[in-house]
Amino acid sequence: MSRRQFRPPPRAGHGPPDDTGCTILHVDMDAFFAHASLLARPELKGTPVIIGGGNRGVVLSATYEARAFGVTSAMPMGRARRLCPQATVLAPDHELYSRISSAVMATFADITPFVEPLSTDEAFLDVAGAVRLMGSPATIAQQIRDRVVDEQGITCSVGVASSKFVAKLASGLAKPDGLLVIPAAEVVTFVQQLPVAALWGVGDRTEEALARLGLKTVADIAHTPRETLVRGLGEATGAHLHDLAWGRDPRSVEPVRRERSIGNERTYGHDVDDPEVVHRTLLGLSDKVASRLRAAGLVGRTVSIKVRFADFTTISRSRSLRDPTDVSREIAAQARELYDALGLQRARVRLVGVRVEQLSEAASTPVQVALDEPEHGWRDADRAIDRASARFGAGSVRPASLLGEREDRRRGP
DNA sequence: TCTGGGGTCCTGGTACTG
DNA sequence: TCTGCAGTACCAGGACCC
Repeated sequence: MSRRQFRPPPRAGHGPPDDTGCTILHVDMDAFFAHASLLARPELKGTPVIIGGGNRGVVLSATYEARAFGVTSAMPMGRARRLCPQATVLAPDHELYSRISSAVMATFADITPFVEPLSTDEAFLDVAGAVRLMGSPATIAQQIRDRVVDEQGITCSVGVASSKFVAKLASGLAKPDGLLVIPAAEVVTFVQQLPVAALWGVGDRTEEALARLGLKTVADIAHTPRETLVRGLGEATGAHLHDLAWGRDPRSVEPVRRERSIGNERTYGHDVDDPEVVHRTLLGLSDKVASRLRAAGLVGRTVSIKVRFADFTTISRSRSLRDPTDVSREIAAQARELYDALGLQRARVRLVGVRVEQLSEAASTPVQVALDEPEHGWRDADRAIDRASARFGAGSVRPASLLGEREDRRRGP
């Protein structure tokens, strides 16, 4: 679900494009969250629908009928409502999205074991091993499109190319409900006629930096000395963009990706200036993060917090522990200490977040019991809570100080 | 116009260590 | 014991992605 869309440049050749060697597919579901929600509300098909909500929320997804009015994902809900007042606004149903996503990924896995999910609604596939059995990459891409729409009732677009970067560009250009092959021989011509913002890794800031260098198209980047780009954008970004501008992207499809951090954050309905409310939020967020760590069989060594103030400035603080942990109480204590160390005097806080980084497998990480921890300590208590939550529902057992939380939320700060 | 929530990666500064 | 240096780790912030 890319936020940036570019119109497809006209192809130079005639007849079906040559897909020889184009074994990388990028599959992207069309307006996934919106179309998935319509499965439960078929009467809204063909009408403008916006998925999102909350008085400070943004648009998660919108049907193409709503997009025709200028509504885009990540747009503030207030603005979206003004642009398209007749749209039906639906709250997101993440459980439904996750169920459909799993089914779609299973369809992909039927075709090739080399599937790299990128998010809920898109994935890279390497179909090199499936070509002899199932036909050319373009044929396989069409089969995938047919199967997804038959089995899930949702359309998708597929980009077919010789690299991940070009396949992703192609799927974006094929939208909605399309298929686009970029032959290997046409990659350089194809990418160089695009604007710089089409490149993966170029957001608003980098686009501005490139504009300051007088670079507007990918061709401009390609014909700029690498050293100039590195000087202007930094080592990694400069070199990366120069490679992409010549269609060079050696990354392979990686079916297994290890998580590097797990975190949760919360934006308040109204800004909060009571440290006790923030403390309770940090406790709740730490609890969630710790339980996600335990569910994934991971422990983390660095705890970081994020605080966003009313004026939208954002700061983060982190601290590395002596030993990795998945214990709610330890994470919460660190989060609280980091927050208190800021020494805020009733500052107006918009958002707080807790994240644990430097993750490792719990099974292969020796657990150091704290000196003040009894033999059956907080670790055991956490596991008992996990079991209760699995049986009675998430949040059925919570720290006592969070028992008033729901009431707080209803009342506001 | 007024900005969510989940992440990854990069950069630059500083502290630590041998 | 002190100093300078290089490599590494840590920390904070920012940009970007979906």
